Amino acid sequence: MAAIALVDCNNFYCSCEQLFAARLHDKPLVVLSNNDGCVIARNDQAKSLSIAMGAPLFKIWDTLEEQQVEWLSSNYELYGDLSQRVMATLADFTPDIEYYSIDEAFLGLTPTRQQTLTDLGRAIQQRVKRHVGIPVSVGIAETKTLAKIATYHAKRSKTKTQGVLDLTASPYLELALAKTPVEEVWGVGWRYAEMLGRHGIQTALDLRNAPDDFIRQQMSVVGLRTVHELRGIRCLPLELVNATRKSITVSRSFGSAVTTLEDLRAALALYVSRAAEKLRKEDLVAGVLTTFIETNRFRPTPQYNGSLTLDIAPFSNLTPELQALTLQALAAIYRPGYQYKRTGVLLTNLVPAQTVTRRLWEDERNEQLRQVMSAMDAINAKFGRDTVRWGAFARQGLWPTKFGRRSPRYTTRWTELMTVGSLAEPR
DNA sequence: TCTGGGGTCCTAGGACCC
DNA sequence: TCTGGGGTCCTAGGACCC
Repeated sequence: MAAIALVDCNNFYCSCEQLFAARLHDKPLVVLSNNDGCVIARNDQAKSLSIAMGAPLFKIWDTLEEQQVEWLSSNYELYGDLSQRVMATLADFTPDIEYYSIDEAFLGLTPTRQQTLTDLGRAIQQRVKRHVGIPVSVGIAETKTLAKIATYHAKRSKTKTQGVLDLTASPYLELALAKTPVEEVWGVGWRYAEMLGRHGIQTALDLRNAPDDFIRQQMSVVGLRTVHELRGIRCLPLELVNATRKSITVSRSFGSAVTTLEDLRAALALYVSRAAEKLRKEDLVAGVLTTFIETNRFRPTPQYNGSLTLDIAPFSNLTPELQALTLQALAAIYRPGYQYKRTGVLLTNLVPAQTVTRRLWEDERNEQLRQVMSAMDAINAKFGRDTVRWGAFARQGLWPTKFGRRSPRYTTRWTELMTVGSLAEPR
């Protein structure tokens, strides 16, 4: 049976930024969420300054100043493009690959007479570094959950492991488990960690040795799978094919609070268009649409969360139809007098477009709409997002997402290519 | 002033059916 | 009258992930 390797890009967003900006090398760096709200990525230097993941920017200003920490807004276009390059490089090693997240993939690896698993891990690491420029860590084990733990230690003991750790048939497996706090185990979040702690379960080793019925009762079958995986019993197979997804969400927080129905309409019209684009891109239609509006839960102002779920009949991926529906929902849930912070749409009951029964009436109009949609998608693909849009809504609302310091999209926009002559960074 | 966005899975409980 | 057992489907909420 092949071993499972987890390849994990080190501090991915920060590494992407540092790849293109010489001035960021050897400096503490953080990347921020939308609206520059909070920290979503840190490099090693920033981590050693105890800047927490998720820390809101306004609370860490002093540290950033004093320690001369560089900070950047997020640049998802850049990260997405580099991620694809990393994944393409990994796919050269084996067809048994699961694209788990933007910066992680699971691989099925089989050692050969010439190459041990550790050798393979190093080869992967070196090729990704050479071809793409991103540093990765590789953890190898019998199960996904153990591979996660191997990667955790590969990253933390860099001098010993050089970023590659094979725990299959390893005398160090128990030690590794004993040195893994239980909250670091994949599938154990802070709530379970707290509960387990109360029962004296502090490490991955403790969890591995916990009785099945206790785990089943406290953590459901999901937790039991985790425990079995820690014992080396494979419960979570590699998911090689990209399963069709089950939902699509598009939501944003506003840069500043919004109160009027008009602004919410404009925002939702845009978000639902984005969601419909995603549907069409994946050749899906949706059967259910949820629309929601929220106030800011961190503020002492009056709170209101409104949401309404409506059936889409017949199933659709056409922007005009979904837009009409979400605006109808909004009208029903909108309450004046609140400071809204966030709004969005959620599409569920997704099925392949072909499986839906053809519409018996309105067929001509629908065919026309479909053609308009694909023309819009083609134009937007060529000339940039929102070149053409559906509906008469303000192009920019009063609620632009803030990107105070977004780096250039070096690899996906011709106008933002790095200039070699001067090494100037476009601003 | 200032706290992201996008996902998955499981369970309990209610509605409804025979 | 007012009661059992068994089943399905749906939804809300909780837990987790990156």
